[in-house]
Amino acid sequence: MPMRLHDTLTRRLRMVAPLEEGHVRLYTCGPTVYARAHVGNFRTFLFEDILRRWLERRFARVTHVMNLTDVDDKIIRQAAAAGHGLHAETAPFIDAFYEDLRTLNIRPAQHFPRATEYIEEMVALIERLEEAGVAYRSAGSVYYRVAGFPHYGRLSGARAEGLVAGAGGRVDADEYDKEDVRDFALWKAVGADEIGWDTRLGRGRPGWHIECSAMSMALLGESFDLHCGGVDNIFPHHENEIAQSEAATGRQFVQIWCHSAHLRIGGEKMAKSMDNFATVPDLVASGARPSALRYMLAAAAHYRKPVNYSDESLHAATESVDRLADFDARVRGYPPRAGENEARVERIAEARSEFGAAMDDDLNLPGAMGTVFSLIRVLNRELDDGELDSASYSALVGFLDEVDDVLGVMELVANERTGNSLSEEDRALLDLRRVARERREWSESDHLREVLADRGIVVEDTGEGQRWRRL
RNA sequence: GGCGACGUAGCCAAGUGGUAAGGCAGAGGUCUGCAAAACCUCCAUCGUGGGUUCGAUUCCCACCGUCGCCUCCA
Repeated sequence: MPMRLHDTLTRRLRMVAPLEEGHVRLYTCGPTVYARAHVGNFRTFLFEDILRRWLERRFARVTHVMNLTDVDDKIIRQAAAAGHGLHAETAPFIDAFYEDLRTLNIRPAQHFPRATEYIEEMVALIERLEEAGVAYRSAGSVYYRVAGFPHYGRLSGARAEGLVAGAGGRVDADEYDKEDVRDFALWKAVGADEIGWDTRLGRGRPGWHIECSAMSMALLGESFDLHCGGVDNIFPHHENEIAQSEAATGRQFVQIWCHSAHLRIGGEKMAKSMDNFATVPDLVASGARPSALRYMLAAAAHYRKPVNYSDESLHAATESVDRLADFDARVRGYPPRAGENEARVERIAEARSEFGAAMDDDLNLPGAMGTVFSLIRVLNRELDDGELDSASYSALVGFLDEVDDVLGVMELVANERTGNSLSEEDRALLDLRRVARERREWSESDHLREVLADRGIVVEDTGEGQRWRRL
C-alpha cells in the first residue's frame, strides 16, 4: 500500500517514493535556540516524529536531519548583552531541547547540525549563487536576487506584487541596500567588534535561510525526499530555501514539502511573541503527564489542522491514553488459552489493516486511533466474558506493538505509573491494605485507599488482587 | 489589501455523493462489599443561503465567522 503525504508545493497528496530505493531522506527545521522551545514548537516536532516513525515502518532506511539554528539576531543580541559568546548563550537551550525530546519520547534525528558548524558550506553555497548570477553584494553584505529565479513564490503562492504591496508595515533595517524589497540576505556584513566570521565573503554572519540549504544538502544531498516544518516556515523560509538551493544546483531541491498547523491557545497561535506559551517542563510541573501531552499534540487532531490547547483537551488525551494503556496491560496480563478464534483473529487483522491505511493516507493518526479504540471496545467485551485464545493474543500483541511504535506513549505511561518506584511508606500502606482485604475489613481497606490516593497512588481491586499506579 | 486554511454533537475530532468513526464530559443500567476498570443503552439532520445531482455533510458559488502567512516566528 503506497504511503501518501500532502505536498505544500503542489497542494495535493503525493506518493512517498524515495529517490534512493528504500531510503527516505528527511529534513526537518529544528528550533532556534534563543530560548526554551514551547509546546507549540513541539507540536511540529511531534508531527515529524510520527512521520519519521511511520516512515521507518514503511521503508528500510530513514535518514533524519534536524538542524539547530544557533545563530541569529536574537541570539547575538542576547549573547552580547550577557557578555559571553554564542556557544555559552545557546548551550543551555540546546540541552533543554534534548531534554524535552526525551520527555516526550521523540526519537532523536541521526544528525543535529548546528548552523555555526557549517559556515564554510554556507560560504561555498553563496559563492555558487554568485557564479549563477542570482546573488549580489551591497555594502559588504550579499543578497539573493529574487527576480533571477523564475519559480520564486511557487511554494507559498506569494506573487511578486503581493509581496511588494503587502509588506505589512514592517521595514527591514537593511532594505535600502537591496535592489528589490523581495531580496533577502545571504550574508550580513558585521563590524569588527560584532559577533561574526571572517570568510572569503568578508566579515559577517549568515542570513537565516542559507543554513538550511547548506546543511540539508551537505548531509542529505542536493536533492532529497522530504522537508518539513511548521506552516509559518512556508514563507519566507522554505520559499527562500528552494530559491537558493535550486538556483545553485539546477536540480529539484525537495520531493515533498510537509507543514503542520499551529498549536493554539485561547483560539490564537501559541507563540513567544504573543506571550501565551508554555514549555514542556511548565506543563509537566503543573501535572500534565508526558504521555497525555504527546497524545494531545500528535494524535488528537490531524497534523494539518490547528489544535487548541486547553485543560479539557489535555484531560481528554489523558483519558484516551489510560484507556489504551489499561487495555494493553489487560491483554498482556491475560493468560491466553491454546486455540484459535478465527473470527477474532480476522477482526484484529482488519483493524490493523485499517490502521495502516489511515496512516498511509497523509498520516491520519486520529483516524487510525479511531479504529484502535473501536477494536478495544469489542475485545474488552469479549475479555469480560471469556478467555483469549493464543492466536488472537499473538495477533493483538503484535498490533498493539505496532500502534505504539508510532504513537510512542506506552513507555511514558510505564514511567508515569510505576516509574519512581514505591517508597517504603507506600509499600507498607499497600501491604496493610492487602491484609485488611484478606480479613474483609472493608472500612480499613477503603480508608487506606484514600490515604494512598492522597499520596498520588491509585489502587484498583481486580480478581488477581489489588493493582496500583500513579496519578 | 494579497495569499491560504478552517467551521461536524456540551468539548475534542475522523470521514463519506446514498441519511455520520473514535475520545472526553453527561444520564440510566450490568458487574463489584464499596470503588475503579470493563460492558450495555441514550445523546448530531455536519456554519448560512443558493446551485449541480435521483440523492450532498461530502462537488460548485456566494455570504457569515474563526485563524494563519505577507521577511522574528514550529
